[in-house]
Amino acid sequence: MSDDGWDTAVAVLRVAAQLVDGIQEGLERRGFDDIRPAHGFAFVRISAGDATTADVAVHLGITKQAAGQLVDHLVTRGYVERRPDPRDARARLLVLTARGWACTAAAEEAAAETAERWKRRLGPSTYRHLATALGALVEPGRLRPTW
Amino acid sequence: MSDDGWDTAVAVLRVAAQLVDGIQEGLERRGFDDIRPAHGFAFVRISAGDATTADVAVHLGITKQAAGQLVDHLVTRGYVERRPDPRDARARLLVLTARGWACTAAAEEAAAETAERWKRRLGPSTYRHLATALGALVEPGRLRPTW
DNA sequence: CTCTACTAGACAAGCACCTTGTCCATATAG
DNA sequence: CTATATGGACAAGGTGCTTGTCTAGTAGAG
Repeated sequence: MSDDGWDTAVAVLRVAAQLVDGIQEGLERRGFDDIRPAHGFAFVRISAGDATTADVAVHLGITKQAAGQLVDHLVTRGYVERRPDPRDARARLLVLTARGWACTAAAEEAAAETAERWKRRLGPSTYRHLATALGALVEPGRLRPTW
Repeated sequence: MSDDGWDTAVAVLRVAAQLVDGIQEGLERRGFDDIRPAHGFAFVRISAGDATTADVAVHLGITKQAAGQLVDHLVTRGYVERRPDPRDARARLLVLTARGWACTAAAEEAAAETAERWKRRLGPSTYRHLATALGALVEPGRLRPTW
């Protein structure tokens, strides 16, 4: 195994693809067929609380106009509500609706299913090492690459 | 550390984002500023030999029309040449030009740089475990998720 | 309080990339 | 020879992002 990094790089991409596709498939299976991965990343920020559209834009690494459209979509489909921000009359606070929380939970379940597959394949010990190593590599940065 | 899989899932995505952005940045630094990740995935298939546009389409999980446009782009920019297929008068064999090979090499270098960062951060032993575990998870499937 | 600089977010136009639908030339099975 | 399948081109359309511009509201300096 002459690892110059390329094999590992390809493996990272394939594993990430497995995860994204797994979550997507799991969401569809649970009835959420109008949600894309980018929406999920937006949920992460919105569920953290105190989120404006501009915050979502930064979190996703896109322009605030694009984030506005994305949030529009989520509002239209009933996942998110816009509320006035008591501390800033320009801003609108974004909060998840019940459907939004249900979708978040479904995404976490689907992610857990994929992780469970990995654990079964690797064994608990190796899986834990993998999880730890990956955790150590996480840096503040984009969650979503420019694909 | 109560890992229900979600933290690990997020870590996988962040690490993959690091890699994709790292390759992209490394390519730009080396003068290849008209190449997107999808082009790199096409290079993988084309450099494997005996590639038609339809093969590239399957490999990327897109329609052959889209693959045709993508290949057009690469031909226009001088990365790829179309040659007649001696075994099929309809098909055109795709081959990398010198510039195409140079770009492939640059991408591998950039990926290796990112992997090197990981190795420095984790230490050689943990890194090797990570690489092995990831390698064990690779399945035949999409290299590129529906993002 | 006022002036200035900044920020949230909406509106508009445009571009990149992908899709579906259609067509032709060639290949291949019967 | 006929019927079906495939490689690839052409055309039209859609989605998601971009840049550019605007208004309304915030916030710091004086």
